[in-house]
This record gives sequence, C-alpha cells and structure tokens, in this order.
Amino acid sequence: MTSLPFDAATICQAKKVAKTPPPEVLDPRIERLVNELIGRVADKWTMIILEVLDAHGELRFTQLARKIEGISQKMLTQTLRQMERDGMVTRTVHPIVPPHVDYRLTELGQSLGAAFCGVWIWAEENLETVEKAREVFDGR
Amino acid sequence: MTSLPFDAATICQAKKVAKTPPPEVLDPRIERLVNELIGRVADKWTMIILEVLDAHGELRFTQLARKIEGISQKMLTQTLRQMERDGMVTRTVHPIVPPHVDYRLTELGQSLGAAFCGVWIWAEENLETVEKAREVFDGR
DNA sequence: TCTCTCACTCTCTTTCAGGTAAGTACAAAT
DNA sequence: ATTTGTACTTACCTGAAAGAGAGTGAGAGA
Repeated sequence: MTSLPFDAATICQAKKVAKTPPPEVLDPRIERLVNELIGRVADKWTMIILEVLDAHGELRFTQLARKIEGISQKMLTQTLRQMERDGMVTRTVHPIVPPHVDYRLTELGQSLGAAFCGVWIWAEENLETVEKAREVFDGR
Repeated sequence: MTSLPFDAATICQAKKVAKTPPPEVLDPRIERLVNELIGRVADKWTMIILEVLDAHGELRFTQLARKIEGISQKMLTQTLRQMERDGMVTRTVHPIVPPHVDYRLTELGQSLGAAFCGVWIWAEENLETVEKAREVFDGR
C-alpha cells in the first residue's frame, strides 16, 4: 500500500455526477497522505486495536496484548507508536516501577472507527452474496 | 490480513451503547469471511481498480493497465480475478483475434465503492490534523 | 513470410512485513 | 539473593507478496 492515484472526492463525486472526466492530477502532497492513511487504516492490527480501545476505553499494554490474541509484543508496540504518532491514541506513562502505561483513543481515533463502520457493515451485509459468487465462480 | 476477533456490529454498536460487554465469540465462519473481505477491500490495487472502473464504466485489460500507472500485468490479472470471483466485476470475453475482454463493476462492486466513501472522506478531512500530530510527535 | 496486437501465463528474483526469542531496567516481594 | 512484573527494544530469520521479464496463440495487415 503506497500510492493511490485519486482521492475521495473523485470516487464519491462519481456517484452523483455519473459522468466525471477522468481524474486529473491533484495536490501530490494530499494524495500521498491520503494513501498513507488508507494504508495505515487498512492495517489489520490497527483496526483491531482501534476496536478494542473503542470498546474498553482505557487499557494498558499488557491488557491490550491479552485482549488481542495472537499479536506479538513487537507488533503491538509498533502499531501503538504509529497510532500515537498519527494522533489516534494517547499514551500516558505513570512513572512508577514496575511501569504503568495507559492507552486510549483520541477523538480522531474514534472518528476513524466511525468512518470505518460503513465498510464493516458492507462486509457483513454482503457476506452471503460474496460466498455464493465464489461458489459459482469455482464451479462448486 | 488474516483474522479480526470482532465484527461490524461490535464496533458500530459501541458508538451508540457506550458500554458494550467485551465482544464474545461469534460464528467463526462469518468472522473469517468478514476478515477476508476487509483484507481484500483494503488491498491497494483492488481499491484503485474499483475507483477507475467506477469512473469509466467499462474498460478492457490494456486500458486498465494504462490508467493504473505502476501496476504489473501479473497484479492486474490477479486482482481482477479475485474481484470477479467475489462478484465485484464482470468479465466479458469477445472471442475474436486479437482478444478483447471488457471489465465493469457489478452492483456489488459499486456498493463497495460507496461504502468506502466514508473512509476516503475521513482521510481527506483529517489530513491536516494527522500531519500536525506527526510534526508534534517527531518534535519538528 | 514476418510482424503486430491483445490478454494473459509462467518462472525467477527480490523485498519486506512480521514472528521468535532474548535482553533491559528497576523495585518490591519471597 | 533470587524471582517477578511491566513495558518495552533489538537482532535474527522466514515465508509470502510482488516486480521483472520472457513466452504464447491466432488472425490481420505489410
């Protein structure tokens, strides 16, 4: 996931305008960031962390690790750092020993979760359709 | 992208219900397919093809290849096959020489594009916010 | 006869995301 | 004195994804 030669306006306007001229070049800076964000968002662990934090409010590192079965420490740290960098989560360190670090979603993180609802709902609604399409395609 | 231990209902309900109990296990078959679909959808080339076909209506293989700068024949074929299998595009072969094959979105494909609008719009709306968050995080 | 087109398909090679496992710091509990 | 808990970091390794590039078949045009 590195580049998408179009932007939200393009695909969404196409719905309303029916005949849009082929998408021309846009601000490459915006383009790059949109693509990056989509890439980030589409990431498996990011989505899971987003969901778990959304459901539980505030969790510390080990609690997250336990809720997200299968994630390695490395990926958990890595993903949390990216999300923190992007302003999706806050990381609160309590300077005690043993360490205590809390993670929670920012408003931005919550809004992303909300934005993704559409796709999740689509996926659930169209499960059967896709399953059937595959059966037909595979010829049983 | 292989497994997500939750479903659309979980994350979307959380918005409304505020205090949802931790997500318990669901039908693993559904779970698997939702995850697969999200993985498929989140794929870079799938999103691009979705957009290009949505904007242009009907295109043949070489036209797609030309519109989607940077894609290899291999990935174009592969992605189109997957999308066809999932019922997102139709593939019409005209039995002439040299070959002529048309691709177009199905209703399912279009609805997926629509579902994804939310994410694209979010990304565009929050570009600046994220950019600033990164600058702060990186300390300039 | 030679070349060109289209839509692939096949093989080879490289890249890299992500897993495993070990290490670190420090204090409190045993 | 040794173990435990917490939140990481670091180094190494592997499998899967993706890029490069050559090959294919059959008719139409030069």
